[in-house]
Amino acid sequence: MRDGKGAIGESLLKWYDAHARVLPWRVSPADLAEGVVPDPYRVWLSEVMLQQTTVAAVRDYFRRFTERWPDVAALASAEDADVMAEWAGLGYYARARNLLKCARVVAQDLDGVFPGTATELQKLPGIGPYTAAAIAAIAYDEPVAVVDGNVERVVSRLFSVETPLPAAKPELTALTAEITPRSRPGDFAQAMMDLGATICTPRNPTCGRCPLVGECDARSRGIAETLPRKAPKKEKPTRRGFAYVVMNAAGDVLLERRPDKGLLGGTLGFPGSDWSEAPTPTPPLAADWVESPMEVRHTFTHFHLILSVHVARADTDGLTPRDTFRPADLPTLMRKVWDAAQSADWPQA
DNA sequence: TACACGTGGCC
DNA sequence: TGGCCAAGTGT
Repeated sequence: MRDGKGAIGESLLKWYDAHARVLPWRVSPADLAEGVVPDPYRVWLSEVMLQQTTVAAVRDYFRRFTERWPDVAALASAEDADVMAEWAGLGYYARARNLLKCARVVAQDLDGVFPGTATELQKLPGIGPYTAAAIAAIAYDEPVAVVDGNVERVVSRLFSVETPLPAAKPELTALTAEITPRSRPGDFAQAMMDLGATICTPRNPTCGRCPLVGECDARSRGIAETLPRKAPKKEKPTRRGFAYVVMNAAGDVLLERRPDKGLLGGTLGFPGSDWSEAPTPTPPLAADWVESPMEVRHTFTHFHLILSVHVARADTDGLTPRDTFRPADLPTLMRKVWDAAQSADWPQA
């Protein structure tokens, strides 16, 4: 069995050397072999962006962030609103707020140098067990177990772990630690994630192309696709609400910054009501309101939302000038509200 | 432990 | 089409 576990690392790294995905934040194995060292800033930024988020969604955001803020000192000096606008559309906005907090701690308290171990990294805002381990393994060659959703799936199948998640997490972490090699732990972690993303997929895994097919207990028992098991999910309730789009004759619009805590915290949006089964209409000012024929439907992690969008012409203080307002700076829900407002029957300006 | 927290793609 | 899923963290 000890040989079997060592063989996993060897087989996987051999596969990775031939099949590693080319990604904007990744240093190729060839460059690594020549002594190129991954930049902890870029590793950190990519790992935070990739939390619960697909590679396809992250690519352009990573490119824009690194062009605009090439190092942690630059990011630490950025305005909150600029970072929130650049993050708009990527979701889980607490990540953006913690990203900035973390950059400022590193820049101001740590001389611009990220901590050198997973244990120390995990003390920073927005860096949990996964991200701390990923940065330490990839940037510092620390042989720690890096366990994300891909690794949970791969390992649960390799060893036929039938305990449902999240209860299985400690066991999966221990098993991952056993198969993590002392040499090239960062490549091993990325190889596990590539394997999970391209071959050992949630549905229809292509075991015929898997470098670990001979080591996989679940495959030999014909239960690979049924793992990992997961605790049943709760049903999503449906909530309703009102959103209000105010525009003056010049095309300036009424926007507000949402409180830092809670849903869409720190993001820009249109004023609105509470979101509940029976919301109370709360227009931000007295005006001749017109309801858009298009409702906005949006699903968050834990509930469905249906918004009735109302529009009005009005002059008031604090409008965002037409030429500085970009719908792309809004979270997706508010971008949908804006789109719905366009199809309303606006009164003449 | 359980829940809050976004979004887009897939079948 | 609606539920599932993706490189999780904070409370």
